[in-house]
Amino acid sequence: MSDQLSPGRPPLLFLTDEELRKGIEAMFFAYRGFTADPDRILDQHGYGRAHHRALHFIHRSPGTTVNNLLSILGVTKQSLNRVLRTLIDEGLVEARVGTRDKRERHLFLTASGNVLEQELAEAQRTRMRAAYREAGPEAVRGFRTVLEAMMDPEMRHHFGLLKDPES
Amino acid sequence: MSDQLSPGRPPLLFLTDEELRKGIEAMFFAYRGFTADPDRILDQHGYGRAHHRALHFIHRSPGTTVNNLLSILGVTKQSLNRVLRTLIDEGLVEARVGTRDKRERHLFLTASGNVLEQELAEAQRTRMRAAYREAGPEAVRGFRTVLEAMMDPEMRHHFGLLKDPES
DNA sequence: TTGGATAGTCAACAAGGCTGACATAAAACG
DNA sequence: CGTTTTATGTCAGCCTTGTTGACTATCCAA
Repeated sequence: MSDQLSPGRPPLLFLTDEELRKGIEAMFFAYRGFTADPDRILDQHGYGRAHHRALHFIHRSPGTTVNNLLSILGVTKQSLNRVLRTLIDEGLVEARVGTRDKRERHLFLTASGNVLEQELAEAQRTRMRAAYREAGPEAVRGFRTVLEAMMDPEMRHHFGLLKDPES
Repeated sequence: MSDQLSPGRPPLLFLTDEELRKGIEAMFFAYRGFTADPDRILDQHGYGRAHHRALHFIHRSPGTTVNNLLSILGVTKQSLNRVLRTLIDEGLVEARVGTRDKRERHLFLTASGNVLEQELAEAQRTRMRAAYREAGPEAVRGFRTVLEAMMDPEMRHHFGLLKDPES
């Protein structure tokens, strides 16, 4: 469909449809590995991936608002609310009414929320660490570079640059 | 939890928890981008990601059996069957009863199945191509190296080495 | 030839997406 | 001050795609 061989210029063999197909499948299989370990832990606790995502980003940005989380996760408020509700009801997350703007809820992990988040994060880090170590620092730089180029621009904005808690 | 600074040896700064966290979030955001374009197309046709995966791997290995597809996709046969059923009923996939073993169904894309598969694949390749081009060949090598190291060993086996059709 | 393994199908349930409608409270604005 | 907008929550209902369990058809080996 779109292989290109530009005469005179470098052949760009890494852009052939076949190479792209391998990249696509690599993403698919790797993502499965990436989520496999947390999935097992979540299952034991009766949670799902959606809970993991919420715990992760609340841990990363304590005090973040529901709206902020929504735009990071890219789901509807109804969908997030269901997950957040169980996490709050079961005491893993605390939602404090904003002091400046009382419409907002600022989200924090409780002690037990932190325990689970750490368990999940450490499982995921362990796999990532093994992969990084095996691949080496140069490959890791390339990995990050390609991933960032693959994000939607809006997500690239969220990446590494999150809104902070209540001032 | 596990940052390491080994005195005398290189500092391994790419293995700090903070670097690992960035890698984890990069995977999350990039995977969203990776699936965004096909998702839009699938939506127009009334299909989901599961249909895309089936079309992709049947395209890649024409004549593959349901069982083979099962082990690649890592879902239950009941889950795959539902998706396969709609694709067969709507004429995108053909299932031929095996000649040697009549229990087996060998799967092929029909003409219209091929059309949709190509549309999906081209959309995904376009994003991947842009990311590859932006990142450059060396980064792409690193990307692939880390992804392969992140897969479960069994998936690494499926990757680049698929079973063939009915001999 | 029969019993166990293998391939696939059907039914029913659960998680977690989605839309739409609606409620409330607070902020912002004219 | 009154109106509008914003932030959040909730109810109801739908869809996709995962799951388990039960079942049928076929093959193969004892």
